[in-house]
Amino acid sequence: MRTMNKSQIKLISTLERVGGFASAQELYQLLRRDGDGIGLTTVYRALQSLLDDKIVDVLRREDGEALYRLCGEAHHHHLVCRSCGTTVEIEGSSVERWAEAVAKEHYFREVGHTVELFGLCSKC
Amino acid sequence: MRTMNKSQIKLISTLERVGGFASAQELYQLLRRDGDGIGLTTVYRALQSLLDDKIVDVLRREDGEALYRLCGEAHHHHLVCRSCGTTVEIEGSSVERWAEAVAKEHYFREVGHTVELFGLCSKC
DNA sequence: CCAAAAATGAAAATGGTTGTCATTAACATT
DNA sequence: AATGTTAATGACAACCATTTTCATTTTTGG
Ligand SMILES: [Zn+2]
Ligand SMILES: [Zn+2]
Ligand SMILES: [Zn+2]
Ligand SMILES: [Zn+2]
Repeated sequence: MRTMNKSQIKLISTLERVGGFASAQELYQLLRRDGDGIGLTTVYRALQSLLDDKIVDVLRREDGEALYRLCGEAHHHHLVCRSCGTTVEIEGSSVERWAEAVAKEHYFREVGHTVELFGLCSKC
Repeated sequence: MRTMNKSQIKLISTLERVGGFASAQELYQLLRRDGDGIGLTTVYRALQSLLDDKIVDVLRREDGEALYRLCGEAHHHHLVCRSCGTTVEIEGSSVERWAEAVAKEHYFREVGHTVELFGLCSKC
């Protein structure tokens, strides 16, 4: 059984508090604001370990910054406003089925996917 | 009618030569290797203009680096082997329709999408 | 030809991420 | 408690793609 250190636990509960995606820098700020003396390096290291253990998921913002979230929340995707950042969670069973069909068609196994939509919300 | 400068034209023909995705740095190297004295800054600027004019498309490598390609090649996505890197180009009209429907449902405009599949190919 | 505008490239700045390394915390053994 | 061993930590520097700055050059239109 993989063991888990203090920093990783802090990161997990911060991610729970956030309830969605957050960048390493944001998580760092949140912890510091709570008086935690954690270092940025440790935040990156803990996130990497959690990634390796498949406890968190990563995706890329349009500007390339990495965003992390807890796995285990129901699988879903996002529709993000390019201008104000507003994010709508979306589910798409048709996409899930499509992805699986494509994987099978090409004899790929263990296929995951990245599906994110970016646009301008009604206010922007 | 939008005008197009020398650098933009160079970038377009380099992208044609490449025939797929390439990063700004790679395009810069290619041009320099051909004896062109173009600056990296100009490459980035030209790519940005081409993006604005929707002449090129951008997507992100898993490490966050931006990759550019000419639009006009048929829009498609990728199924990539996590282990050996083998890439299969896939098209998915059902995904395209789904994305548009989601966008409309939430009153988003100018919605683009990122759809990439990652798995293990039959050989791996 | 000439002035105004656009384009250019060198260099510096930015910002997210990773590497280095000396210090510290945790833990097991005597 | 004292010791040694190993994992974890954080300050700091390094990295690298991208952006900004700014002085200079090229293009353009009259
Ligand atoms: Zn918005
Ligand atoms: Zn999905
Ligand atoms: Zn493979
Ligand atoms: Zn598509």
